[in-house]
Amino acid sequence: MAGVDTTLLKDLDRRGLINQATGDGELTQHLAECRTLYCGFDPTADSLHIGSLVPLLTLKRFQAAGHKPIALVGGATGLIGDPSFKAQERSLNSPEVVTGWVEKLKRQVSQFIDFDRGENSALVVNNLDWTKDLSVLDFLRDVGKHFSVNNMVNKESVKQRLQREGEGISFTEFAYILLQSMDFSELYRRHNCTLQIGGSDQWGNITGGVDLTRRQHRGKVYGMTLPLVTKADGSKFGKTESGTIWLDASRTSPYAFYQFWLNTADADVYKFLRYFTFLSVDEIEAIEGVDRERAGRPEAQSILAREVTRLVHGEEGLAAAERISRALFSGEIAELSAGDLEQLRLDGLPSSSLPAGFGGQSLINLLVEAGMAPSGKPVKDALGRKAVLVNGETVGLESNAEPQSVFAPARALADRFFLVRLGKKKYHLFELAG
RNA sequence: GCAGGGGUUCCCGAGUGGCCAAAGGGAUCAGACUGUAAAUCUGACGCGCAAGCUUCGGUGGUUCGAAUCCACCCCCCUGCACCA
Repeated sequence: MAGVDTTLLKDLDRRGLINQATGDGELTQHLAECRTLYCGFDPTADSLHIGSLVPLLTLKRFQAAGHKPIALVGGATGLIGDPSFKAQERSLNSPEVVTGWVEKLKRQVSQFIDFDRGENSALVVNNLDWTKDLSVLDFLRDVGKHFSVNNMVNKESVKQRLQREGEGISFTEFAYILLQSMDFSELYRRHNCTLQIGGSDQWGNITGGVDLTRRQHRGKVYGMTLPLVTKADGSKFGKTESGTIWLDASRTSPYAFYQFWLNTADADVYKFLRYFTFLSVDEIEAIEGVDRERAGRPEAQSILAREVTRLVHGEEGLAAAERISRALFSGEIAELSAGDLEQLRLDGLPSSSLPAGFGGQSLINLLVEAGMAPSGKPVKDALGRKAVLVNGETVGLESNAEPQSVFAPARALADRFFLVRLGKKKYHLFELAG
């Protein structure tokens, strides 16, 4: 077997990836040999978003260091809803829907870990397997008995819900921690899994599992949490104007994904390189040093975008994202060939065809319908400020009523394409029908 | 069930009869400046190109006029009671 890399924890620490850990430093020693660890992902949608990337990549880091990772998809916990640090009770999703999401997440999660690695091959499990046939009475007697409500009430993760005026918590969500704790205990029993990792909001759930495993099996297991990803300006990580950044290419195109990382603030980018890439800390520090010497634009963002896009969408996804970015932001729009434009569309640049009778609609309307803006107001504003470009030429508010002349075949690229830019970064490719 | 508090535009949160499409802050979008940054400044921010139209938990009412008053209903929170 391959040896275990004993410097793993040290590296994680240098990356700032260790938020909290149980066991007073015993973990280093524990990880001196090949161990099994797990991290859970609850199906709250049909795809994970980049918030899950840190734990996912950390599983990968453990595997690379010689440990055996288990990705748990929460078919059971997803039916309940984790209350941890949530301000409001969540509405329940139907079992059919959750089942569908579980399947998708299993596949998605599998991209990141290696299933053919001998002793430390990865595993994907579903906690519904050991909960679906469990009777309430068995659950209450075997699991519930080990939990003190007094203790649970004091958890920071539910305090808000317990104390805050205007919100409450149902028994269902309150009991969530029992299910997750059971997972750890069960994985210990089945696979000798001795470490659980998760986001910092999972600390309460993880220690719950550590305690339960000890009480049920007298097993000594460990927990570790990863930091919550924060941005220096205080805004929420992982959101843009167009919403969440998903890992699924059909929800967030590789191009949009790449652009997201490219737009990382200077104040965050080196931290993100540590969190989200497999570049060594030394390499990252070197990049930081070079950027500091340089006047103007740093290199770090493009390295980050390239590395993370490759991890999530592969070489092809990265190539597509870079191709589009280069074409759009180089300013050489007029030089794009029909083939280039066709490629951009295949690469995931938002596009649509102009309906036959588009002349009857206002330009504002056409752009809104294409999804470039949620309503006409911002488009009108942009038109008024000369912030709308069609094939590189400014279009003003006076053209609003004459979409035919704006989208006249004579002005099309390659006879049928119109590349519309709204503001600095939003692009849409229109194609004349027929 | 009883008592008290509350449900306002994406979020927080003002507004208790006309001056309200509704203060203020946040988020977001656009412009200037830049590096497809940050900070700052400017504009927008229910829908509509516009005239205008539709909103303040729901339904009905009072009124020339209601987010604001009344009635009933729904939902949330807190306490008490019931279950014991």
